[in-house]
Order: sequence, then structure tokens, then C-alpha cells
Amino acid sequence: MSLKLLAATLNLSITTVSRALDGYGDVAPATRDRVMAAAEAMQYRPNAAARRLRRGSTEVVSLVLPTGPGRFDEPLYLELMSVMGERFAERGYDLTLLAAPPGPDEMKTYRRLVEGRRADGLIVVRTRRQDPRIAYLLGTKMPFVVMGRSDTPGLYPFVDGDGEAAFAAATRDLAALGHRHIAHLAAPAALTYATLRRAGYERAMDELGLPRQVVECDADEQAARAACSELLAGAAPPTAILCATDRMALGVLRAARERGLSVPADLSVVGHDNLPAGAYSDPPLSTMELPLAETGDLLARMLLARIGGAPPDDTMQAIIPIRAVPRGSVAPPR
Amino acid sequence: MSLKLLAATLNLSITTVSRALDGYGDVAPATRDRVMAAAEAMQYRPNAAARRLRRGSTEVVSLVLPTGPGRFDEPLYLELMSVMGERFAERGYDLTLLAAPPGPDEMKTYRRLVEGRRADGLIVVRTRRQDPRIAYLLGTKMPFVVMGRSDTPGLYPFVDGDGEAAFAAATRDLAALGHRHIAHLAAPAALTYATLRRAGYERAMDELGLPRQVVECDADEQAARAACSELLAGAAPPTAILCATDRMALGVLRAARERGLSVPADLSVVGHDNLPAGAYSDPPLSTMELPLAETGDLLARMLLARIGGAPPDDTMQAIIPIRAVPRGSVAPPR
DNA sequence: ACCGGTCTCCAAAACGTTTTGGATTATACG
DNA sequence: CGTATAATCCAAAACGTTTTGGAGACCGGT
Repeated sequence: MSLKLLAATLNLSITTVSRALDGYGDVAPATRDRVMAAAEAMQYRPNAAARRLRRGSTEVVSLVLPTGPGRFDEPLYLELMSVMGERFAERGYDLTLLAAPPGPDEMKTYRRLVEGRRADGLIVVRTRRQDPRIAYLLGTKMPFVVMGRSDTPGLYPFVDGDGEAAFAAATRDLAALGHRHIAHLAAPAALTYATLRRAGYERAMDELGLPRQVVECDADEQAARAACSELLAGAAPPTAILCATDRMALGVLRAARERGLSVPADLSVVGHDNLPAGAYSDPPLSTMELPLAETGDLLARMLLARIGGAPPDDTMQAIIPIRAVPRGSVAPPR
Repeated sequence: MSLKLLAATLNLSITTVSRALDGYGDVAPATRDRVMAAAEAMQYRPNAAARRLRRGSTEVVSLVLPTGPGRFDEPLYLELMSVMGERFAERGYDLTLLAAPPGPDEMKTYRRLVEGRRADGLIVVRTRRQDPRIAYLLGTKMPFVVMGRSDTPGLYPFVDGDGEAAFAAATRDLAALGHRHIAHLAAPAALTYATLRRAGYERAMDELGLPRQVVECDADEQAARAACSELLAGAAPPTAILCATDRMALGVLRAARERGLSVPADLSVVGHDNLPAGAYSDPPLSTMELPLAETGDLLARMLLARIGGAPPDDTMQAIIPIRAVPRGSVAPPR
């Protein structure tokens, strides 16, 4: 009962009050001022539900976090949300966070969002090469943006770090230090980033004429620890390991310590993500970092454009450079 | 146009369809089944905005994250959100996350939520001893729950870890190992948890008849590093430092290394929060942990009760025990 | 004095749901 | 058989906003 009440105290129609507040040219400057003043004085706040019903939009943007228990590579997403939230707030959108562990129920969450019109736009993160979420969303009218890439065909906005180039560069850097046995600890190939990073490593190794050595395991420190132990026990143990993620690199650090190897003297280790934990590991982990502020900014901008009706085109596909974060876990080989 | 459409195809009134779907006793079992089947077949999803408008509730619960750039003690809040989100989803509520750096604009975010009826309930985290957010919310009808305690007077639901008892116990544990010079690195006293933890330390030291040694600094690793350097350079350097947070403890670890001290041989260090980074530090950080699953569960339950109309009473105030997480940064003194 | 145009303003419809207050019919009971 | 009761159903109002399609007043030009 609030536009109504405001209108009554001003002896104006609801229409006029509404249009005055929305800044239409339709209303005399004098009355506009009067309305503004009264709205301010009465602390008028438009009812969000009514506006949404009438306009048919929700003023909500959702991010579904593919989170399970005990994950801790999520500070990344929090930082992302922080900057995106600000962008969206500027435009009157609320950012809603849902947690949906990947699995059979994951799609239900997305369907609920889309079919129930619970959001005006979606942000998809942690992409897979074949990503059913993207495939589904492409078949709907729901605007969405993707952080990361996918092989799922179709035209949709995305922002991703150039993992291929970054891992090629990191490989060359290690080689320049004198390393000849450089191994790559790859994340499961179903994840797009894993494939790209691996490709970067492989391309660089080929160009350098060095023998590839790739082991693939789950992207957590336990699996990496086990995989690394195996690697180090092999016939030609590497002098440097390039890991797909920091979590894996932390597992490698642990495995090295368990085998009595000293990092970086006996083994150089490089990760990716710039996790806080890496800054405090022993030794501090050399890693790489996607500029999250820029990424979030771009994603927010793209999604707002899509919601505003802009069709997706290839200007909405950004691949941004990854920054190296050198620390103490890299050195020339013995 | 959906209840209407559904009703039309069924040759029923909107009223009947609505009541059938909501399970009122008002409608014949046969028609109810017919309606259910049709709703399923037509993929009917009630329009959230319309329902909210009519019911006057938003089905949204908000958590305002007091986040700034570069913070990384937030995994805690993410984990909390993850378990709370599940509880809320069960009851049809969406959990919305807003980021509002503490400061003059912080209250604006809260006012927007309350006055714009943008949420049915709020979760307040990172409490301060004098907390304007709580003071403000107590003056409104908005249900809210608090993670942490505050001196702000009034009756409101909260869940907090028993930091006082935990720090007293940690102090006694260090003394039992033989430490006599135990210092406490305290966080700013404006934060409730800082005061409680300090009180626990001081009580235990008094009971043990040992001399207190407290230094207060900001709750980040830089400040802790500086404060710790000072402490170690003093006349009677401690053999153990009990830190209010893990971030501070990580700063202490770094300060000790810089001064050539070995942890834990020369200096024992204990923190609180069980940050992931602590598990990978050198040495691994002994710390303490608030059971987040239990905390989130309680908070969600309380908030749902409050939203349901239950008045706040002292059964809605829980102080839960903090679990010790012993790792490698504690040892008897030389 | 009349006409077209520009300024202001407004009544009413619409968004999709829930809920109120019956209306109609069937059932039970005396 | 009449009537009270229960079982089903429904029309219409209401939630608070935006938007459509004018209406009335005033102006300048003829």
C-alpha cells in the first residue's frame, strides 16, 4: 500500500507518482520535486515482488556453486562473487548463490531456476568439456555467462584464462632453468581447464624437443600425493612438476617431503590458482593467477548486456592472460 | 498466465486448481489427482513474484558478507552457506549472498534489505562488541540470527563457539607442556570473539599463576608479523604464542622464521579457525575449529523458526564447544 | 474564434497468485 | 419429506507496481 499511500498524501494519482519516481518526461518538474521529496520523507521503497510481477523480471542473478563438503578452492569463487555482486548491485540486481554438488541433482537446480523464472540470468562456473548445463541453457531463453570454456557447441558468452599459453610459458621457464625432466600432473580430462593446461605443457615440450611425462589424477591433494609418489619412484624421476592446480601442487609438496626430497633443490613445483594456502606452504608455492577482478567485471558486464537483450556474439568471448606468481618452489635442477 | 491456463484446460476455476495444488481438504480427491497430473504434464511452476506479492513474503534469506578485497578467511563463510543453503532450500527459501565491506555504506545495505522487504530473514556474521547492525535490526520486524556474540543489549538468537573456554584450555595445555612464558596475540577488542578469547587466556594464566603477556593488533598476517617481531625482541620473549586467529598465527610463523627461530622447538604457535592454509604451513599449524556444519544447522533452524513467528528466547542462544586441531606447531619448550 | 500541438495528469488494466465468503449440490439425520 | 451438515466448487478481491490510452488545460498561429 505504498505508492497508493504516497499518492494519497500528495493528492496525485498513482500513475503520476510512479512516473515521477521513474523519471519520465511526463510529469512537471515542480510535481516531480514534490514527489521526490515526499518519497524521501516517507522512506518509500518500491515493493520488489510487485515490480517483478509486473515487469516480468526478477532482478536476480544466480550463481550455482558446484561445491561439495570440504572443498577449499572456493575463495576463488567468493572473490569473483564479491566483484560481480558490486557490479550487479549498481544495476539493481541481487546476486543469489546456490550450492549444488555436481551429480544427478545438479540439473534439477538449474531447471528450477529456469522454469520457475527465479533469475534473470545465470553464471556457470567450473566448466566441463561436455557440459550438460550449457547444453540445457542453450535450449532456453535464460541469459547466461560462463566462466571457463567448454566443447559444448553453441554461441554463448564466456571468460576464461589462457591456460594453454600460461602452461606453455611455465614449461619453457622451467626448461630455461635447465630442467629436462619436466612432468605434468594433469587434472581429469573432463574438465576443460585440465585439457587446455595439458595441451600447453605438451606443445611446449614438443617444441623444446623434450620427452613428455604426464600423469592424470583427481584435482585434490590426496590424489596428487599418491600420483606424485608413483612418479618419483619411476625410472626417470622428473626434476620439475607442473601441476594443473595448487591443490594438486600442495599434494606434491607433501609427497616430496615424505620421500625426503627437498623442494626446490631436488624438485621444482609449480601450481595454478594462487590459493592462499600456497603462500604459506613450505616452501611457498610458485603458481599462476587468473585476474579475478577483471574476470568478474567482464562476466558481469556480459551478463547484464545479455539480460538487456543483446544477442551473444564473439565479442562476448574473452580469453585473458594469466599472471605468473613466482615464489620459492622453483629453482634450477641440481 | 499459468494457473489460469491450467484451470482453463481442466475446466476448473483458478481457485480450485490453486487449492488442489496446495493440498487443501477443500477439493475432491479425484479432482486433486486430475489437477496434479495436469500440472505435472504441463510443467506448471508457480510464479514466484506473484506468490511473493500475494503472500507478502519473499522466500529469500540473506547473508551479508563483510568482505573486502583480498580477504581469505572466508572459506569459513562459504562452508557455512553451503550447509545453511541446503536447510533453506528444503523449506523453499533461497539464500542470497551480498557483499558489503564494513564501513559507512554497510548499514545502507541492511536498510535496503529491510525497508525494501527484500528478504524474510537475515544472517549477521563477524559480530562486533558494539554492533550497529544488531541494534538496527532489533528495532525492526525483520527476523535475524547472529553468528557470534555481541554486547549489544537485546534478545536475539545467536550461535557462537565457546572461545573463552577453548582459549583457556589451550593455555592450560601449553602450560602442561612446560611453557611458562605464554603470550597472547589478540585481535582488535572491538570484535567480540577477540575479547572472549583474550579473556579465556587471561583467566587461565591467572589460575596458573603465570604472568600475562598480551599484544593486540589487527587480525591479519602483516600486523601479526610486526607485532610478533616486537614481542620476540622484548626482554622476556615468550616460548609460546596463542593467536586469536589462524591468519595471525601464519604471520607469527613468518616472523619467527625471519628471526631464525624454529617452530616448534624455539616457539610454539597456536591459532584458531582451521584455515586450509594452516594445514600446509611450515610447520603445520596447531589450531582450533568451530564445527561449522553444526553451527550452520542451528542458525538455519533458528532463523526458520523466527520467520515462522516463533519469538526469540534463550533456547535460541547456543554456545557450542570448539574442537582442538593439534598439528605440528606445538612442542615443549627447550 | 478555431485548430493542432504540447504539457500534465489520470483511470483502469494487467501481471499470477492466494484467500475470502459464499453458492451449489449431495449426504445424513430426524 | 424437510432440513441441517458436509463436501465441492467458484467469483471476486487483493497484493503493489507499470503501462496503455487517453483527457483536460494551455499555448501559439491563423
